[in-house]
Amino acid sequence: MTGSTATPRERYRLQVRAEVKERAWEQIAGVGASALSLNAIAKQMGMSGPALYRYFAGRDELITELIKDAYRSLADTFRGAADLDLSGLAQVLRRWALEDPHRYFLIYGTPVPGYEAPQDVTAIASEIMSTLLDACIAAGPEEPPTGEQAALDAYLEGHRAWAAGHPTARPATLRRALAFWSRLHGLLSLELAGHFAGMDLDPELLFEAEAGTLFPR
Amino acid sequence: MTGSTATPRERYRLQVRAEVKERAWEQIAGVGASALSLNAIAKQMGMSGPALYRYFAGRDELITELIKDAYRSLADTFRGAADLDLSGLAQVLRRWALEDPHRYFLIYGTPVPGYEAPQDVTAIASEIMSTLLDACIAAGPEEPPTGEQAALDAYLEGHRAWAAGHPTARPATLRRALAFWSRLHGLLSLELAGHFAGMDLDPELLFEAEAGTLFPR
DNA sequence: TCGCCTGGTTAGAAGCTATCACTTGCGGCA
DNA sequence: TGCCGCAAGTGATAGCTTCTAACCAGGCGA
Repeated sequence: MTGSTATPRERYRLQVRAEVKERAWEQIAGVGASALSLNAIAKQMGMSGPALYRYFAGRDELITELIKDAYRSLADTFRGAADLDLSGLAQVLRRWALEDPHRYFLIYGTPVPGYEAPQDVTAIASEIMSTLLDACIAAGPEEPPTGEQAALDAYLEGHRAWAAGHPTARPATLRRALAFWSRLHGLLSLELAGHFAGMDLDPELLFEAEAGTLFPR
Repeated sequence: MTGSTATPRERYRLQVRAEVKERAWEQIAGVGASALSLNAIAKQMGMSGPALYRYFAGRDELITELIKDAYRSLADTFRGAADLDLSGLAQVLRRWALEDPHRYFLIYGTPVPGYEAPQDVTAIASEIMSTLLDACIAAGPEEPPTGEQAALDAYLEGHRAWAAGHPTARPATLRRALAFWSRLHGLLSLELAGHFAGMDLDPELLFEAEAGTLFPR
């Protein structure tokens, strides 16, 4: 099954890297990404501090890797739900977010100071957007644009590089994808950060209602 | 003008606390809140490390204070724009966010691990929501709810404790306020985190178009 | 079999938060 | 006015962090 064209050394190396990331995810789930400690991971794996620097250049590279994995996970989850409609995709998105809030915030939360998204990540991000666009195209006719929406549609006609994989999509479809993305992100972000907690509001109902505005029923 | 019922000692104390927070904001603007350093602030103020512990119990208390100030700033900004309509309020919100993105993320970004919002903060948050509700009431008639929105309205009829200051507001008005909040937060959060950066999209146009869906023109 | 290279170790530098013990000097009171 | 107490600032220290440097052992290929 495994290609195993690699030397035993390389296979071991990959395995250790994977275990480090696994422990990192556990720790992130517990204390959050900002308090992630290489030392603690090393100790947990039964080796001492600086050994990890054989596998990761430093904390930043590890976090960058985790961010990439998080994007990869979301992209795969979306791909796996590509046969669902927009409503289903929305539910899949929310479930994925609730499954591990810290993972969500790693992508969509406060940007980390020095971090700059590498090429890999932007590629995966556009893959996610591509899946979303597929669903938006399949979702049927959009309602006629009103006011500023028409202006935005005209603008999107000329700024659609981010949807390069869907050259025939109507501007209203692009607009719907952007609305899906930004509106649901707004709700999820508020929910996961606990801003609905003290308000006695059911986030799921808000989410359902908001998702309902995005596609014809 | 100043009450100055306080002793000189207390006035000095307050002044130092204020300067510490000022330096903290400068540092946050530079390196972000997670990398904020008490030591660096102390050195910048010409005194040495542990002196700051006379004024703040620790890093957490300082950050809590900064979060409260950020909320206070947003609430005041909103109060000062209470005579504007929803469209104006949206623009004020965006300007406030762009003015200091780190301040925005301190409120709406990734929650800090151990932090639990004190009573003060929830009070200020509901003051912000109150101003928003005023504007929503003044914004005129809502469009008829569709599908899940009607269900949400029915739910909101029974869960309106968060809008206790506006007992006569229609559920559709509450729903509009929630949409204003969550949708604009979604866009702002994505913009400030740089997710539109590589997409060649003008965040302002997206924001205008999204705001335009929130109130009759 | 020999040698290199990988992966582990300990030691240490620089930085952080936070506590403790100590001194100094301002402020309020007699 | 003079004196005393308490607040404020100091250095030392513990314990944590990331990360570098130097060193050692063992497996893998020539």
